[in-house]
Amino acid sequence: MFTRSGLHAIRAMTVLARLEGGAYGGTHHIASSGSIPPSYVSKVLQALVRAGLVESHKGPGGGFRLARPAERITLWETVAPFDGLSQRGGCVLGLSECSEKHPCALHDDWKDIRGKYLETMRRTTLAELNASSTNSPIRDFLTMRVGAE
Amino acid sequence: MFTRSGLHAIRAMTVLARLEGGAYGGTHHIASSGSIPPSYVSKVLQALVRAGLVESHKGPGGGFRLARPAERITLWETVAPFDGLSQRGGCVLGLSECSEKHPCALHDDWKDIRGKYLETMRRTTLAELNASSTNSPIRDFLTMRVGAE
DNA sequence: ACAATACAGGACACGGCTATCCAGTAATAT
DNA sequence: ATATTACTGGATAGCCGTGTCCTGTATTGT
Repeated sequence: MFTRSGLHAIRAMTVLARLEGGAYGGTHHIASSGSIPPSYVSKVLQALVRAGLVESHKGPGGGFRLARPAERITLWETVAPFDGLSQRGGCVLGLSECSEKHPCALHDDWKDIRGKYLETMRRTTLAELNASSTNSPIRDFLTMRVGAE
Repeated sequence: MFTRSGLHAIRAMTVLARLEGGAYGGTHHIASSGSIPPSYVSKVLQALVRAGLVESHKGPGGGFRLARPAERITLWETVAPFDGLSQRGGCVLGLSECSEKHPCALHDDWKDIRGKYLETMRRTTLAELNASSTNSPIRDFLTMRVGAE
């Protein structure tokens, strides 16, 4: 459902969410803690900076940190810069003419499915992702390669 | 949500579903009636043949026809050969360790969303897609280019 | 047999996502 | 000032999905 970059972004953001006191995390730390390809992590973070979710700082002691508290950053915002395709609305069947008054055969079913998806994405915050207990899979997720899926 | 090939497959199958008396439809007819790139339609149909949903016949008067009545072919089966990625199960976050006993933070929400999606895909048949009234968008869908989306 | 029809399938081009690598630039500490 | 640290951004390569084109092969009708 998510692109690889989207998953990388979630991992990177949860890593940053665990930093305390406005400290910056460098690309090396984010890559290893989040199991993101080291030479790709900067691309992901640059996109998150452009999206206004992350602040960057150059020089020694610099790196990246969340632009807002983890409680106020949603999953939706995190994957938005990467999942442009799957996130845009419109008819499931690609019908430009499909609307409430002119519904396609799947319109109502899809409206329901998409609504639930959006609701979950917009409700879940980075803080909630990190709140899982130490032994839960979400903890493993943070230190797992994406490849397996 | 669907890949382009998946949409092409739905279009092609609804065209075939409108043929009567076990007649074969050729690639030219399917391409123009379904607004599928003429030189790509054979690829889509070959995949549907391999999936056992469509029968092919060579020579004059040959072409393609549904292997089963349209009432017994689901949307799920139709897009399955093309949407391998989005259709596979597993954790949304790519967690191999995620399970009922070890749920990730999104496990229950995702189970709900995916369940609704699967239910719709497995319930809706080609016959239902074609059953829409003449003026409904689903009619336009059959003669519309995919590009716009 | 022969010619025409029409699917089967391989070769190839193109674009986007993923990923790698390297030069440039800003900030820190000495 | 200078060297070091570390983000910024461009160039590049591989893969996959999409799409085009061409040859081969099976079927039909004469």
